Amino acid sequence: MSERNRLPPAICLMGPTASGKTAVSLGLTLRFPLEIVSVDSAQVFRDMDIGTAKPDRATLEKFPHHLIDLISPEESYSAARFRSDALRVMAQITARGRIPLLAGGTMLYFKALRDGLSDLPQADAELRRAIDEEAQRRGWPALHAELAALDPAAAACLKPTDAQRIQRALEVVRLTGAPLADSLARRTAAAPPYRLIQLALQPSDRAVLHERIALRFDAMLAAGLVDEVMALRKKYRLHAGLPSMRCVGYRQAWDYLEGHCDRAALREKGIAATRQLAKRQLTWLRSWPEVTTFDCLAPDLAGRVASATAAALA
RNA sequence: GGCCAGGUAGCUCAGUUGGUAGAGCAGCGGACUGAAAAUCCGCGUGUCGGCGGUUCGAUUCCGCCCCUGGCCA
Repeated sequence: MSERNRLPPAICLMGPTASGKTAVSLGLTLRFPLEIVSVDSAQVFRDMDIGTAKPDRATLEKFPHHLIDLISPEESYSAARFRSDALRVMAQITARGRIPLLAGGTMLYFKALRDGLSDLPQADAELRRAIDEEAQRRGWPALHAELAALDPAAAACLKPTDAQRIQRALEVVRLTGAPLADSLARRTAAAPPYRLIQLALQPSDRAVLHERIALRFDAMLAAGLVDEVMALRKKYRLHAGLPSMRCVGYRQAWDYLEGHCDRAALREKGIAATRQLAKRQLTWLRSWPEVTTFDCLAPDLAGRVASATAAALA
């Protein structure tokens, strides 16, 4: 038996939004000794339930989920924090003699868990505010030029329009006083101490997934997505630039509440944004090896995934 | 049945004083290391309703037909 196979198992269930991950996860927990760990950058926010398609109270009571409702919508989370949170929770689950089921659609988080991250300084809110102000005055291309002077190699990899990455690169270079590549070269222990069983749900026909997405967004609107955002604005100190309010659905509901668009546009833009999200998620999955893929449109999806899981755990 | 307004990309439409066409939205491809449901880059996908006529050349002008909407019978 190889080294790898002596490691405790952990299941990754990956898939785009509206592919049926939740239903499959719940089905699996009925047949195997699993605990669900959410891999979702939006479900970490408290009080954001409808638009993030969080399971309802009753379901969460019957099937406890780890790593949801972690932070306030005023705060921000990160891939690095996910990695450390996930590893901690997975260790606890394994210690209880159970198996972690990591389920979700945030592909960067799966990647961070599986491949590790480099040893980079964490986000510095103060410094980011200063950089944002500078960008406001001089424009991002000017900051890109400044980065080119400090760290030509890093700047060469970035478009002058990529605000977020220019900011991050400048942040790292200013904090460490060294080129970004130096920091990227220092990698934390990559492979987690688990035997990862990677399962992916992908649609054989994307048009059908798109149809599902439209139906689900309408259901969210009917369930009170706009009211949820109104309540969030009342309870927290929010603005349109926060990660929570840039989430799909919330961003569009915010614009609607600000009077920037009407109800029909809210629906149309919300559906379009969700489709674009699904597309980006699928792009990641397509490029990953060692993933067992299931057609999420096939009949008896839960049963098929369960059989594959049983075989992998045997 | 008569009159009027239309028929151009998946949708809404622009345009060509005659030289085979372009915007928005939708769609597709790609990049990606502490905001990733984020951020950014790239790509028009078309018998210009049909058949004739005029013309070197018609999506454009003319005739007939078909379809849609409105008004009148």
